[in-house]
Amino acid sequence: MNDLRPIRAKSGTNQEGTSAHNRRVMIDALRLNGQLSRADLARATALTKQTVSNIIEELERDGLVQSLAVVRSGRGQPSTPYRLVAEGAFAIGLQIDRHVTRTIAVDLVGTVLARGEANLPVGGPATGVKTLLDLIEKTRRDLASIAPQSEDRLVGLGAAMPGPFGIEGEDDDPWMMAAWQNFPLLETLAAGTGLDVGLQNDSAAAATAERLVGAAHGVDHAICIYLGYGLGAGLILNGELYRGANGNAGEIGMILSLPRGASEQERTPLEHRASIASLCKLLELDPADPDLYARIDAAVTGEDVRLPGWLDAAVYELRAAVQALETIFDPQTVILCGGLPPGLARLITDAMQPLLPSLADRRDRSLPRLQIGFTDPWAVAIGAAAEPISRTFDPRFSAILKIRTADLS
Amino acid sequence: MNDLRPIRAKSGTNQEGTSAHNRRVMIDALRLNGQLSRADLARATALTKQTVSNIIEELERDGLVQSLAVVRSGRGQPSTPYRLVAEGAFAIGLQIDRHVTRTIAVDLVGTVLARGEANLPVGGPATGVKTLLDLIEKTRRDLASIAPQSEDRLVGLGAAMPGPFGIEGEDDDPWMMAAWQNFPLLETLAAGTGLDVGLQNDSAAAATAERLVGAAHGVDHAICIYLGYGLGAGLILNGELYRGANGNAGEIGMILSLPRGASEQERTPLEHRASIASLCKLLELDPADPDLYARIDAAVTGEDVRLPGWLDAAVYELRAAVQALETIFDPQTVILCGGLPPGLARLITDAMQPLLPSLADRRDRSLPRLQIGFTDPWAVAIGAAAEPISRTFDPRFSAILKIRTADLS
DNA sequence: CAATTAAGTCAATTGTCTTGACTTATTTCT
DNA sequence: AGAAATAAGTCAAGACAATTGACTTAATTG
Repeated sequence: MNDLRPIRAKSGTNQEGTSAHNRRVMIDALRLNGQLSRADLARATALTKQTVSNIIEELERDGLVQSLAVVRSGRGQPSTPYRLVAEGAFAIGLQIDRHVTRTIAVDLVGTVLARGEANLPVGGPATGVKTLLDLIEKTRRDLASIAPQSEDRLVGLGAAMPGPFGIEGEDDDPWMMAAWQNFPLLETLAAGTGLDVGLQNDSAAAATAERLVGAAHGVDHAICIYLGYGLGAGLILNGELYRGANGNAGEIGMILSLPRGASEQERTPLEHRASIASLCKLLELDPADPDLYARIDAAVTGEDVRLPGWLDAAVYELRAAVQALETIFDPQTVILCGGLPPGLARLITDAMQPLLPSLADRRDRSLPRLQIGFTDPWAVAIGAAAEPISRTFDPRFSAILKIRTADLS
Repeated sequence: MNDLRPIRAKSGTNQEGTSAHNRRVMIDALRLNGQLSRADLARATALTKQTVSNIIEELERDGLVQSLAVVRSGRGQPSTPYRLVAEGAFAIGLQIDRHVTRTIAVDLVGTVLARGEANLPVGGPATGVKTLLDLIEKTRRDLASIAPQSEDRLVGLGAAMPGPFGIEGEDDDPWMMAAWQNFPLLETLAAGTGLDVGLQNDSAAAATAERLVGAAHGVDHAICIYLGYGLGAGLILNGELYRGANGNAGEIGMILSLPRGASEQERTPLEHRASIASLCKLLELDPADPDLYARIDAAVTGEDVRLPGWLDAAVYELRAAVQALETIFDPQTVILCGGLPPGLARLITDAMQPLLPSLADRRDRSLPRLQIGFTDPWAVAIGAAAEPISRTFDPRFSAILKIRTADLS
């Protein structure tokens, strides 16, 4: 019956799902709290002491967790705290940018152990794939020389590149990103490396980095505005990155809006005014310039006369964007991050004050409405590397189910 | 240890969580597909035939599911399809509006079985609570007279009212909603009715209704724009309603924007231009008028000369809102619903065409970018009633956990 | 030094899904 | 018409993971 239209249903679960979830919950709790005893874990997770003991024992056997010195802290038997073992797992991240590709190797706690960088030849995937695979291979070897056990404990490869994906774009993209966006990157990388591969857009990757080791660490509802070559937002909702129906959620740079002061003009994408791309255009900088960030920084510190005009327009958009995102998502905090010099980030957030009024103006706030996150060209690559760690170890609904709803693309 | 700061951790789960999830998955599958055999369910949920048989047997014993006539459809033993039993569960919904309160009783499949309405006395909760409890009581009796088994099978009470909640608002609200918003409504209703109570804002309730029995039925990623007295959005993400950190997600009417044609004015809330409130103001209608909707409808059909001005301003905002929401969420569809006459809804969506370009313009769409949902003053009350059904029977992450992260408020 | 408190273990139990063989009922092929 | 194939569904035993309650260990308190 019902052989015409497919049956729509969610996946069921079983004891394996239960067990997998509980393992993830333990790891998450240790990541968030640094160190906890078995009794602490039992209380925090609502599992029994015995269950926690069994899982911790297993995690210790697997080399993901280790015990620390016994702690005497009051009556009763002293407790043995446990913490994550950094060398328990490793992941590689790959950032594909317009002119350059970067790799990062991280461990279970998010420490960066190796980096790699290479220029991306013009010509898109046809010529670029080899560059990527070579760079990944090199980083893998670098990692193995630092941490010999890493090859056995590599949980995956995370890729990050500018979105949006799956849009039959106009080919007016001057930097061949459209070719990459419609290229079967996941399959190619999986075949070329033998690793499980995930794919995120830049802003999602930045948010993943903030969540693992940055300002969104332990925050369940956060919006990361990523100001890079383009403009995007990484949406952390209920403790998970939200991807949307097609993996394109958060592409806020493509929101159409009117420039400041205009009234009856055509709407244009937000990122025409608020992005490094627009700044480059104004400052007549070549986005392919390897010293781009230094040059932007020079313009900031040297108080380039063209900067205030850009800043005014960008801040105008960003103030509205923060207010709108707060109103739409009711997050605990908004984080501004991106591949821009810290000085510029500070300049922007200062100029954004006072923030527009919103329902985020609550007396019971524990986090600031707007924070600065990673301001580093490597942030996306770090987020790319954090993705496999998150995918493998963070508690999520889909990790419980027998049929996993597609992981990050 | 760690007795200073509380330990942050997610809840673990156990076999009960597994079982509860699988039961929910069965019910969800039957709701979405109408009727399915045990073998169908096993395939769709990835559970074994045996497991499905056990659960179905239990659900049948509980009166939630019933078998239908055997179906011969090819080789092999004929299958016995099952479907939900409408009388398997009931819920009451309560809408608190500015001048009126409404109740709805629904069954497991969302059929409306009883309605109630009462004027809400001025004076806020102090005088209003009795009105609510009396109306709920009356609806409960009406329901019991139609479905005698309903009292034993009442799964909860859903309340809906305009948000936002928990904001120390200026008391300039002319209709006492602020008093309700800061009143301990949940506790009062729970104590007064003995039922499990949930609370949503208007737009969340409308989205819940669309999801159970409306245009968002079976859609995992949908944005419901609710055009009522105010303007809000119900966010259906990953098949669940998203609430934000404080239950105020989706209050898009409070986004600050510039009126059409303005350029250097102060930003004002969107809903000053796109809401029934703004239409009432323009048409000089009393929002408390019980015939409000008829009068608005008259203005639409009678082509009131003041209407085009409002329409132009509202459509200007809504076109931008749809484009922005699509860009932010990457949903499968956007649904316009609200307590407005269908004719007006049609007028608005027609005037919104063509929609602004966005990344929702994909060739592989299966749903229209913009649809009309419920246009009915009762939509919010229906959504309120749908909430306990959804809370009790829909598969969700939190239903698996030992410690439930707070249900709808 | 006894009482209290708390961490953690042990062994048996329970609940839930899985496994593999089996039964039943229908269509298709020879 | 009869055999083979196919599919739905059941039966009974098994596996897995969390729970239970009693117990051990080791500290502080009085």
